[in-house]
Amino acid sequence: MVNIRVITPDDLGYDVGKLADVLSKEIPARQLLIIFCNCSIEYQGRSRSILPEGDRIVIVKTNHSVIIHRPEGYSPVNWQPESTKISFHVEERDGAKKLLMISIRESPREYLWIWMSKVYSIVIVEGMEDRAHFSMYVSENEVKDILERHPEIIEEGLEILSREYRTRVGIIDFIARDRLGRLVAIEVKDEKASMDAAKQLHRYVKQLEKEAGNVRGILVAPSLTTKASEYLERHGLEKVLYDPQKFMEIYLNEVRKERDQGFARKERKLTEFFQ
Amino acid sequence: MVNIRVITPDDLGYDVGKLADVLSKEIPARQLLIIFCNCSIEYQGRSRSILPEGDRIVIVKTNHSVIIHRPEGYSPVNWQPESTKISFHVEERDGAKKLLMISIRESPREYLWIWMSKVYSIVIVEGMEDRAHFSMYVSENEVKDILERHPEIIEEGLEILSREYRTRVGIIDFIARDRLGRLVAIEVKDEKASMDAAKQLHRYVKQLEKEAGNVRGILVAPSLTTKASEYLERHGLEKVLYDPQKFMEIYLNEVRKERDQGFARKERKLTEFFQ
DNA sequence: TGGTCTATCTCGGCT
DNA sequence: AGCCGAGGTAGACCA
Ligand SMILES: [Mg+2]
Ligand SMILES: [Mg+2]
Repeated sequence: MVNIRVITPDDLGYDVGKLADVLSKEIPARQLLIIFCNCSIEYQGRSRSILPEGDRIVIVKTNHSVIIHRPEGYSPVNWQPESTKISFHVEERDGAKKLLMISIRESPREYLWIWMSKVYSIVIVEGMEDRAHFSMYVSENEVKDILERHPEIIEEGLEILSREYRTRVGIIDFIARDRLGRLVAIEVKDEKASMDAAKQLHRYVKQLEKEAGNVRGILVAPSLTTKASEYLERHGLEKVLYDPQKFMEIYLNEVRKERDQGFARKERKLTEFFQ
Repeated sequence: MVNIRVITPDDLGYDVGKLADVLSKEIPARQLLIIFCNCSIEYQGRSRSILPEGDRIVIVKTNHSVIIHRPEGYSPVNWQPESTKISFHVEERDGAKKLLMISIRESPREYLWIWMSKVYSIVIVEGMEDRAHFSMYVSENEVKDILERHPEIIEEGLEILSREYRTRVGIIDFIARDRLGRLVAIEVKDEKASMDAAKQLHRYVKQLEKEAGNVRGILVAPSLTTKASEYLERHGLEKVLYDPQKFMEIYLNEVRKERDQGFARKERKLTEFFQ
């Protein structure tokens, strides 16, 4: 569960050393860190930049990338895409004790120095969980909605018998029958299909063949890795490629429109191929 | 002064409607907003993306740009560079009341929908101030440090008499004497010089000429706008261009190194040209 | 690791 | 509002 801790400098008696200690402890824990502060910044690496004092927000993400935002603008004013080393120090500068955060990145070797003259607040976010799959243009479910309405995209004369059919070896995206009456297992992906997808399809085909003679297998995806493509060929499996951008248009202009208008999804019954 | 307010849902009795109200109020105030939440996101515009539920951080900056971060990775998963319209709503979705944030951008027309199923915390940052000037490669002060050591970069035989000389019309970056004994006013910029810079230099020259006969004026900058260049020409003023990247190298390899080694800056006395 | 190409690139400058 | 070029582009893909 997400737990958010807010630390203000008066919690620590405005002691810069204590602040550095608290922050240093969070670094190995790989928690997300947000520091609201007044700071000056210097960056040096592929280029160099200098930014005198101002109010900023420093974000340290769990992979130790660093993002510094000024109040205005969309882009961060300074950043570090993935720094291996982050450290906090107390340093005298311009006659005042400052909290110095250093972020060093290898390859290319780049340095980021943040001298904080005032720390307004620190937010530590623990336990964030985000395993969701990000889809561009269309999600796998949306692709399935399209294919259910337009099985001819996969192959002329194809009839969908079942969607998301549960078996002991996993959920088969579609079971269909081709125009020659043969059973077809279909695995759908919303991104480049890897070996995993090809093996998954193979598993489904073998499972169905236990009960229903010869079964075809089709992998539907925007593209395939070379290995996946070779695997399919080797095992007599097939592939159908689609253009995600075109699918997006079909989804927005047709499938979603109809669903929003209360169009009932045609329920298809699974003809019992296996008792 | 920076004031940070932290609101947790139990402050509002977990009332989604109240949350929407509180957030809606902050939008016209153009304050920086950070929402820690579990949400699903859809984006549609130049492209389209779909992201199911997960823990994320939604940042609304003062210019109403929107940045959404997952715990991992450097780049935001979804964003809106500068949205004109941000609104909060309560919407039923998947059988639950959700806080829906919509961000709409014109030109190109783009939409961002954030359905928040849980709001862990909201941080409102008021009164951030950041007027600092961001410099690439070298700051104006660093350029001055270099020129003070190497006046020959501007012109052979030039002798610096004064740095940051205060007058009634402003601070003159350098006053120098050329090899023919003429007085020179020098204005330094760390970025493309505009009309403002050209007029500034002209003002200084006219001011000095009140007391010391004919005075030259030189604008030192990486580049100039066409208008600035024409203005200089029209008023008999001069320009010297420099390569910021080369200046950066000089600064790092020489000027800063010497300063860090406790090299005392040579104090130059201003020969009294004007009583 | 290095080179090349893409991107909801963003951003600034100019027409 | 569109077009063009630069960027600490970052990130993905490929050799
Ligand atoms: Mg699938
Ligand atoms: Mg100046």
